[in-house]
Amino acid sequence: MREKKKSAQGTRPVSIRGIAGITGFSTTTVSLVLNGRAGNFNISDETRDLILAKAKELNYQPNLHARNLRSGRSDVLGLTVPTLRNPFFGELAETFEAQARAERKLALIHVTQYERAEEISAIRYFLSQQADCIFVANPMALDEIAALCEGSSARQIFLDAQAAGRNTVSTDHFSAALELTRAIVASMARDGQRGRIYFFGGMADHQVTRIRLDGFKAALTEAGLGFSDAQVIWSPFDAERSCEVIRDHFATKDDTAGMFVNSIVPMEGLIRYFPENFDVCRSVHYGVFDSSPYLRLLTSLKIISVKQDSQGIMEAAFDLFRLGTSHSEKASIVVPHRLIGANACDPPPSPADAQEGRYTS
Amino acid sequence: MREKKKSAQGTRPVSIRGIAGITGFSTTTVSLVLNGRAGNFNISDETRDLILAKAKELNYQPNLHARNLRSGRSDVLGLTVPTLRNPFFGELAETFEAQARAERKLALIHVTQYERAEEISAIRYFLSQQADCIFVANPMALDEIAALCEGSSARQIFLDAQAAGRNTVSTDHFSAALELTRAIVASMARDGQRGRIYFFGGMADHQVTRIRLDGFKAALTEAGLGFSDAQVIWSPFDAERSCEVIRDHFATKDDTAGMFVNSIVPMEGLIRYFPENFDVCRSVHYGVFDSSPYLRLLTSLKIISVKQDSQGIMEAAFDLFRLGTSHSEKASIVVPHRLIGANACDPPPSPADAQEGRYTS
DNA sequence: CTGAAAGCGCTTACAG
DNA sequence: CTGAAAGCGCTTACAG
Repeated sequence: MREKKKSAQGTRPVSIRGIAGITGFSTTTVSLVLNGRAGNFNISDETRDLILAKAKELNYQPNLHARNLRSGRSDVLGLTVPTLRNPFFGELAETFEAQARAERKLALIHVTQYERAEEISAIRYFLSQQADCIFVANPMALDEIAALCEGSSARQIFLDAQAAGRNTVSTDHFSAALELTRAIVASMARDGQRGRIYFFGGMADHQVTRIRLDGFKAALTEAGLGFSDAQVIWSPFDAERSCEVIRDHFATKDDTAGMFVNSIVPMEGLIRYFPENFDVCRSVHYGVFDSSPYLRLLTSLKIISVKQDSQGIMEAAFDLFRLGTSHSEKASIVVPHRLIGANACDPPPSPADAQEGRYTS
Repeated sequence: MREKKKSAQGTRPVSIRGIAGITGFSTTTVSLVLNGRAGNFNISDETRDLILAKAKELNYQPNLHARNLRSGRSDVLGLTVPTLRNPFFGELAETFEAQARAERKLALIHVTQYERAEEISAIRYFLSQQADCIFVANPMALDEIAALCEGSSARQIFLDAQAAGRNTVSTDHFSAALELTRAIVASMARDGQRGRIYFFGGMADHQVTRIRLDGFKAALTEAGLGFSDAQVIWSPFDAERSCEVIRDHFATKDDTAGMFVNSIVPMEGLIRYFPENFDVCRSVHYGVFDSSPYLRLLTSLKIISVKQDSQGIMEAAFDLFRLGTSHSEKASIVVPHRLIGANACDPPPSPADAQEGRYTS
């Protein structure tokens, strides 16, 4: 057995060849052993243990670049999220990470700040990494992404998005928005409240915002309330900006009786605004499309919220991924949401809920 | 110019060799052009444009595994965070991502759930990826990590941690805890309140918890209040568990006048508990080591909180990283925190604050 | 101005 | 039971 000098600080870490040199075996044998495939090749236990011991001693870490280059696979899964400062996406990212780890895959997470350009460049990154599968949460540039992935072997799964002919896993945004708006209307009716219901937050080119807006309109129409474009208060997903936008709104309109708040971000804008105009704000009936534990602390306000099951969505996406390679038709998975009444403790889901009918295809 | 068949769906994506074959140039020329180094090598504009056009047409993406294998570098930066369901770490991760992108590096984020084993395996991953630098936020296994990185060229920067002889970027946990405790004491004094101050949340083997506990003790001693171990209510960082722990606490102790809440997570446990015992809970003076916008909504409670500057911490860490390769002595950067009084709007930092004296070394 | 060739660390038929 | 060798896609001296 030839002994090589131990690599000094800053040198390249020990490789399979290095271990082969030190132990006197071939790189083949070392590779087989290190991949736990010694048994399949009748390599003696003695050889195996010797190699394993040396690898451990030298703190061997396989070079994934080499491995992936050789194998053409990468074990990389990519996720884009618009932001991480938000419980929905935070949970989504955490679940992604946990699921990827369970699959022994490497999780890459990119934050896009709701920017199309960032989203595209994240996808390019993932493709460069030969990602097995790309998960896109709340996509801005859905069709462009699909086009980019053409010709590569990377699969795509869109989360929190609905689009025909694509793999999607999502809350049913239309139904949820419909139910939420109905609940606002009902809440106003109980109070005998009259006035307009506004839709607050989001951009016109934001995929799910459009769907939610459709649900909103449908509920208004159903209730005989009518709808005009003036009821939509656009605002980028940024608490600061949302606060300014809503300040403008209340400065110029005095007919606000209900408000469909399109995500927790504009809600945070509202929360910043509340102290400036509390009496008016507290008279409004809110429906928030998104939820957060702290909403229940707002005991002086009438709030209904939609709780999307971010964990369920990501888990369903991984089911789709695992199923994946075999059949190629596209699936649209809908994950149930929950409506949470303000100031009420939201009941924990029953075990039955969690087991059966978690989602439908 | 020989024409090759276009690769069919599912084939490996086009490579430099592919483009070389199609255009008739050598792989050298193609590589040089694609890396924007054509100018340095007097490659004709005509050649360059032709290659560029073809690459674009074929949607060429460089295979990063091959590039990194060859160059021995990886342009990968790794970050471990204990969780992402928390504004502090969410912001930290977002800033990490943005900074990494600005450096044209690939950001890898691993969530460790406050588990030592997860932390270690994340570090191994990063080493396998030949990461340029490993950022560890709120480390559990600080020394083990340092040992693992021995002999590799990966640098390490610990965030939200304090340890001699290591690169650290952190709030001054001792001082912040001291100030927070003083503020609790002062708040109690203003109310003429008597009784014990408890320290709630965290595990004994959690690095910064120990430091904060030292600050807590120092403030109590300074105020002549004394300290015993019975004043520490340990609890893992989990809202559910924290809620149970605090329920136990209030069931057995009736001398709680103040409470040092060690992170927003136990605070969430408390929030869940409040409705069960509101009268007692509202009499307590809280100091939360961590902050969240919604704390100001708890208008019926006395809360002071410490706002750590997660963005500033990450930016300082990147300053350290950029400085990095040249000099090898370790730096301990302290990033200022702010104390936020409950129910008061925290003032936006003045532009001056943001410019000068952002952190000290 | 451009090309032939070596080699990064790994895996995997293939050959004994 | 084990080894020699090819090749993944890229970059980079080196040679014209």
